[in-house]
Amino acid sequence: MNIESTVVQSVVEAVKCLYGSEVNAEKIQLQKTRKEFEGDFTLVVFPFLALSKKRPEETAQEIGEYLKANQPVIAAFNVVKGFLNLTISTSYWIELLGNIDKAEKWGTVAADENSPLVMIEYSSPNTNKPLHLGHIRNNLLGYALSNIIAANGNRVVKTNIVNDRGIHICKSMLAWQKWGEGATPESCGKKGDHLIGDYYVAFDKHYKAELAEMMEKGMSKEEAEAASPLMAEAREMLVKWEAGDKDVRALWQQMNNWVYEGFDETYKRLGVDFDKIYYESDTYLVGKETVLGGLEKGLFYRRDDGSVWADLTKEGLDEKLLLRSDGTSVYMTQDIGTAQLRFRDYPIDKMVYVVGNEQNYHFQVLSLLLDRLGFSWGKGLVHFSYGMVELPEGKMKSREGTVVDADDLMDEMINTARETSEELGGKLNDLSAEEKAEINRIIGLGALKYFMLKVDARKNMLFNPKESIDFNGNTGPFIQYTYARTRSIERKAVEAGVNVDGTKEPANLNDKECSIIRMLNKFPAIIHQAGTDYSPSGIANYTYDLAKEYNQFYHDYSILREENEDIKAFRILLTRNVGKVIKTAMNILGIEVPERM
RNA sequence: GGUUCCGUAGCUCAGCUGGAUAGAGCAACGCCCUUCUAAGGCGUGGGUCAAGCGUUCGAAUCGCUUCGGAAUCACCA
Repeated sequence: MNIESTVVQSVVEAVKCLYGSEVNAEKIQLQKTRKEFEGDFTLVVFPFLALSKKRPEETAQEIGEYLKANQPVIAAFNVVKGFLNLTISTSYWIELLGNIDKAEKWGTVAADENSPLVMIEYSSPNTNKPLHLGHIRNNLLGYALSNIIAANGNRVVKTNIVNDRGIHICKSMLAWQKWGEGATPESCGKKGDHLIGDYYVAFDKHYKAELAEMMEKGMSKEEAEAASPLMAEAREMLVKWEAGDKDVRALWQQMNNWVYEGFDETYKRLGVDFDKIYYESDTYLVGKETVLGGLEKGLFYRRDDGSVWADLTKEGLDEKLLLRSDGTSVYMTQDIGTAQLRFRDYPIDKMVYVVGNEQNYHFQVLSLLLDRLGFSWGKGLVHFSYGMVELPEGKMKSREGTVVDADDLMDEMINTARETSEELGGKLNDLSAEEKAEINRIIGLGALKYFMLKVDARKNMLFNPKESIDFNGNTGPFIQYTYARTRSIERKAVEAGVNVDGTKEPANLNDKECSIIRMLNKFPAIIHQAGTDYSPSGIANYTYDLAKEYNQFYHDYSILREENEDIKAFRILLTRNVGKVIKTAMNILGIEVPERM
C-alpha cells in the first residue's frame, strides 16, 4: 500500500471516530503540500465541515491530533486555515527509498499472458513520399504510448498500416516511367523514399504546367483538369493496377520496395518499430467483403446507383459512403478491412489508433461501424488524436516545399549536439570517435524527441526551423545531463569503495532529500495517470521536474565529500535511484540516456 | 451553417478528477566553477489565465454566452 492510501485510510478512520460518519475514500483530497508551507501532504478539510459542524481550523486541528496519535507514519502536522499539513516520518521515507532501490522496475506493472491485449496503430505512411516532421510526431507519440500502455500491465502489439495503393502512388510511378531514365536508389545514391518523393513532386510540376498551358488556350481550370492527359494516364494506371496488370504491378512492387528500404532506415534511426505491418493493398478487398456481408445482414443499404451506405442519423451523424457506385472501396472501407484482418490475427481487447486530429470525424464513424459489424472493441476504440505540427507560416505543404524532412532534421539535431559538445570542450576527449558519435546521436535525438513529447499531444504545436531546438532548460539534453551526472557520481562512489548497503540511516533528511524521495514515490502514479490519460507529456514533465530537483540538491549539498558516512551512503543511494527513475521514464518515452556527456 | 478541439508572461509551454500568493524554459539583466560533470545553480523584471455571466466556502480548472484561431462535415486518402 502506498503512503497516500495509508494516510487517506487513516483520515477515514479519524472522521469516523471523531464525527461518527463514514466518508468515501475517493472524496478525500490529499495533495502535495505547497513548498511555502511545512509538510509533505495536505488534507483539504472543507468537505468535512458539514460533518464536524465546527470551524475549518478546529476541524483540521482535531483530525491532525487524531492522525498524529494513531498513525505512526505521521510525524507532525500544522494547520493553516482549512488546510491540514501533514509531515511524514523520516524513517518512512528512508524505508521507501530502500524499497525503490530493490524494485526491479519501479513504477511499472509487468504484463502476463492473461493481461489485456492492446493493439496500437501508428505511423501509417503513404508510399509516395518520405517521412516528415508530422510523421515524427506521430511515430514518437505512438512508440511512447505503446511503452506507456505496456508499463501499465498490458500486452501490446505495435502495428503499422501502410497506404501503398491509390492514385497518388500511380502519380509517382508514372513520373518515374516518363522522366526517371531508369534511376534507382543505387544509381543516384539516394534513399528510396526520397527518390520516389522527387517523382511525386515532378508529376505535380508537369501536371501544373499542363494545366496552365490548357488554360492559356481558353479552358477553365475544371475543364483543364478533366482533360489533362497526364492525369488520365495516372488513372489508367490505377485501373490496370486494380486489374492486376503484370507490368504495372511489377513496377509498383519495385518502387514500393525502394520506399520501404528508406522508411526502415528512418524508423530505425528514430528508434521505433512494429510487431506487425499491414498493407492497404491486402486489406481493401477484405473491407469490401466485410461491407457486403454487413449489407446482407441489413446493417447497411444500397442506393439505386449501386453505392453502399451506412445510415448513422440515429447516432446523430449523417450517412456515410462505404462502397462507390462502381463497387470500389473508399478510405472507410479499407479501415474496416484492416480491422477485420487484425481481429482475425489477434484476440484484441482494445485498439488504439494514433492518427491526427483532422480525422476525428472519421474515427467517430469507424467506431460506430465496427460496433455495428460486431467487433467487441469497436465501440471502445481509442482514437489518440494529436494536433498538427505547424510552422511559423502555418501548415506544412509538400507542394510549396515547406515540409521539414525527417531525415534532414535528425541529421541537423545530431550535428548541433556535436557542435555543442565541442564548444563545451574536452569532457569526452578520452573517448574514441565512435563513442563520441554515439553520445551525440543520443543527445541530438533526445533533444528532438523530448521537444515533441513534452507538449500535450492534443494541441497543435509550433516548430520554427529558424530557431534550433534548445539544448538548455526544459529539454531532453538537460535531463540526459542529469542522468550522466548521477552515473558519474556512482562510478566515483564505486572507485572510492563506498559501501551503500548495510549503512545506518541518517537521523534527519534535508528538504531537498525529502522532496526528491517524494517525487520518486510519485512515479508509479505518474505512469498510471499517463496510461489512463494516454499522456506521454505527463511523463516528460515529471522527469524534468525530477531532474531539476536533483540538480538543486546536487548544487546545495555534497555527496561524495560528505563527512558523515551514513549521510554519504544515503545520498549515493538517492542518486542511484534518481538515475534509475530518469532512465526508466526516458526509455518509456523512447529516449536514450548517455552514461557520460 | 453543424460538430469537435484550442486560447495562460514578449516567445514556447506546464498547471490532472475545483483548493492556499498561477508555474517552468527561452529571450533580457545580474551573480556562482582552486569543490562530486557550469548542457548546471541562484537572483531581478515580466500575467485582466481571451471576455462576460453562473454554480461553489473556494474557479485558470465545471456550466452557459460572446469573441478569436484550428480541424472536419467528399463516390480524396
